[in-house]
Amino acid sequence: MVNVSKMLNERSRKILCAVVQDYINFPDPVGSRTVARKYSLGISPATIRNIMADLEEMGFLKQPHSSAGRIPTDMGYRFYVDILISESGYIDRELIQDLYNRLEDLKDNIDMLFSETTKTISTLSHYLGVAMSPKPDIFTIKKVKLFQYGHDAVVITLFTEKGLIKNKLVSLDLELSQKDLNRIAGYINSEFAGYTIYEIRRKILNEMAKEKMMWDKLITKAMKICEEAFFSLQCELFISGLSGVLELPDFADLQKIKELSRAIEDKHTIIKLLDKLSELDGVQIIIGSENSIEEMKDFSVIVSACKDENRTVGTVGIVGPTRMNYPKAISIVHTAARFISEILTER
Amino acid sequence: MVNVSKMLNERSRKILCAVVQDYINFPDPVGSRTVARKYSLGISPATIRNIMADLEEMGFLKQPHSSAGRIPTDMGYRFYVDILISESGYIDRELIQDLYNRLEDLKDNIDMLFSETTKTISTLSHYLGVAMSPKPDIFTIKKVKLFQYGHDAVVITLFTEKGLIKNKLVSLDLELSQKDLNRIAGYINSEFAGYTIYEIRRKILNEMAKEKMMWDKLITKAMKICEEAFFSLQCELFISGLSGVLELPDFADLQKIKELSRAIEDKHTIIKLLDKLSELDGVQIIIGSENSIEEMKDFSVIVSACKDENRTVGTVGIVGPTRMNYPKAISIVHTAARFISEILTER
DNA sequence: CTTAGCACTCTCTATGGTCAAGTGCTAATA
DNA sequence: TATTAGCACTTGACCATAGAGAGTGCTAAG
Repeated sequence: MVNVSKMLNERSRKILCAVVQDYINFPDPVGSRTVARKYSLGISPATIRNIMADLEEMGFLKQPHSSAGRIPTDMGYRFYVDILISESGYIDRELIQDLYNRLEDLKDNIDMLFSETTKTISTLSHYLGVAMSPKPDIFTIKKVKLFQYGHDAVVITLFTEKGLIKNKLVSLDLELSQKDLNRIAGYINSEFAGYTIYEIRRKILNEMAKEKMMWDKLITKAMKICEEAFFSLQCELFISGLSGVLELPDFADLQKIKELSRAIEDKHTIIKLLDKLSELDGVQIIIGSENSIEEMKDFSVIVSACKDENRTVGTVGIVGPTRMNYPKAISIVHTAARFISEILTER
Repeated sequence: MVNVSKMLNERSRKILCAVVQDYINFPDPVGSRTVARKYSLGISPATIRNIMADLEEMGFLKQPHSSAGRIPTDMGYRFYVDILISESGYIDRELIQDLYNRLEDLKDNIDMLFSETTKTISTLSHYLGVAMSPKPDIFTIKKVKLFQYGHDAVVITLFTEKGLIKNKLVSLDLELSQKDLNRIAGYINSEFAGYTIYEIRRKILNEMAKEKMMWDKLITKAMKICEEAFFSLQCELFISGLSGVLELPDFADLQKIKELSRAIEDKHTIIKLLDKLSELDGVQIIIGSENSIEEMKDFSVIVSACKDENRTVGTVGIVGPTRMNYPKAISIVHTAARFISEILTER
């Protein structure tokens, strides 16, 4: 983050923020007269015009056409947001409380924690709510159980520390008695309990490479079963609130809507984006063209990972137009992430 | 279905179908001249005009404005579709083959059968693909397993005949040893194996009412566990292809898009709709205002249940504008439903 | 009953004029 | 020197008008 005070003096900064704020509240280009009238800065429209021209030259503002007011560029929003979070007095306590009350109800229903949080976020913000359940990779295995299924398949049931349970049907090319299966399960439990799935997969690969020849058949089978079962575990992505977003004036034209719907339909790309952002701490903000995803260059994304100690146990966020109520969106994402972190840490 | 030949003579019918077909191909009102030129019926535009006026009076056609060509009403589409399916020579073998090839790849991955089918349907039809997994209710229980989880919770694992496996964590207000759990599981298996979850729930409720007092504690617990586990099983709804649909000229105006997005966001309503339609055999077609859901009165829905004998094992469908390529859409839905039926019957 | 001919209706597009908002520039001012 | 008032200028939004094009309904003739 650049030291902004070096770039702009106090007055310019105030005017820039006034323009951004006004534009966020009312989706029309902001003129010098409006700034002078609404934001008592004690200077005339003419002076403001001069400064706004400077701000435009520096790339913070732009004009839709030569006789309109100014609107912020992505860089202008960025400046505004950086100031915002450095001030940190922007949090709306009432909003947070409201959000917390709504989320409170989800505590018992961990299955639907992410899907319902997504809905809550979207209704409260009027933007798109997104959430991603954690990759099961990061969970610690408590134990596994194995059962015969039919004559050539095995069901592996994974119990994790955090109360997540997963089944996986694995087809084998040979028959194993339930007794064999119990022995295999015993072996897996003794070796792997207490490790995360991610660690286990590493271990398996290592072992396989190291002492390939020395295993007995049973262990080979155990490894195969684990590898198949663990490999297929996926995270889930939830997106909610499209119809609400379409009511915003920012989506009055068809092109924007198409872009957005293309963007959210390509879930794989979004998962990758959220994944990358989840590695960082705190609320991440990506404004318009800062986004590397082509379809999202007209939108802003606010994301926060949910952390249990330093493991990511989920991701929540908001997607909306660049003309977004950033203070509100940031507060919501921050709060929801903290809430989910708490829920998933308690147990 | 009314006997259409009573209502319209051969020539009127041909003209009506010509208008519908032409409008489906090119989204502009169809004039008498166009019909005369493209569809060699051997009559002049003037005659066609007269007949079209009659068809309008009968409610099959309408004019966007008094000097435009005609477009079909929902009733017009209905007439066309009824004729279509009575002729049944409308099926595009090549399309079906293509679809079958694409679906073929999904055979191994039953987890993603419905989600992937939805995508395939939408890319092929250019409309919205929808699919609903069966309510787990209808599956036959093979066996259940119970495990302690922590000190006051139980994991129940359901194995069904069709290879569906479900876990459910049930919190209890008392502690049970694994030995107790095994006894309970044994009881459940002996009583319920071979029944569908739906039947079991009925049985439980009956039993509870009948001989409330006579049970020992263990059985009461068994009932409680089953009831909790079985109650929460839900079907899943998949929808795909929104961004593709937005490219259609029918969605050039914002209002339609909003309606559609509201409609598909209210998953509960759609599930109810599909559920109702799944009771019927064969491909169901709902055209515009025939739909009881307010938000969907501007769209058409083509749905078919996937059946295994007479149980519904899933539902697939297409949602699109009333100006839909019905032959194509019907063929796709019909084929996809048959495919899924086959997959889920085999095992 | 069918058809040719024609007047009529309606949308669509282009055109031009006015209005309001807001700018940039210049000259006056503190 | 920095600020401000004043003013000419630009531009999009809005509206009315006019002409072209498409298609109709009606009438009269075949």
